[in-house]
Amino acid sequence: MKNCIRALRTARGLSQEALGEQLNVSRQTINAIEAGRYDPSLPLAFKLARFFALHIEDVFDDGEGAAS
Amino acid sequence: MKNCIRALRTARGLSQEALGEQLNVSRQTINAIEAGRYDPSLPLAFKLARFFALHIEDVFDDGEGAAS
DNA sequence: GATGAATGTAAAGTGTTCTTGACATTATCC
DNA sequence: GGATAATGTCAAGAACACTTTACATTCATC
Repeated sequence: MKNCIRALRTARGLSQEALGEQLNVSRQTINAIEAGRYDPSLPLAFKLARFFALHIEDVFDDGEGAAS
Repeated sequence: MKNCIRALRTARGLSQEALGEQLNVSRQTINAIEAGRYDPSLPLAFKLARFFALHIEDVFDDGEGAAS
């Protein structure tokens, strides 16, 4: 599952650690999700999308078309 | 995390088993998600929302406000 | 009352998500 | 060169998502 979290985060001048603190997850979790090592849980996907004021489908893309 | 999968499914006259087959998951998985026993993975949440032609935020509600 | 379809739930097993702690690299600043 | 900040990654373990198998209940129909 692709995502654009790194772009959204850096556009706001946040470090991985700072974003993790905002969402109550570790910086390693942010790093792993940005690197695509695994997908976040649904609750964390909600937190991420809400933090960036976007729909989940606008932040993540499972590559099955009709994303939004 | 709340969801309205049962309402969406029954409105289409589908059994839990039939929905599971459509999405390639077991009927127990559909049952557990409808019952709120656990949240689906993000990929399964995408499949469910896409099947019902809705945004993930319209199918699931993590109760933190500003759902859509 | 027997049959079949739909549902609820439990147990055991597998793979995934997330944690903490640790170590390495790179870049900047003094 | 030494200190600090940001990032990449690994390992071990806890917690969660999902599977198969199995058994029970409910309801409709015969």
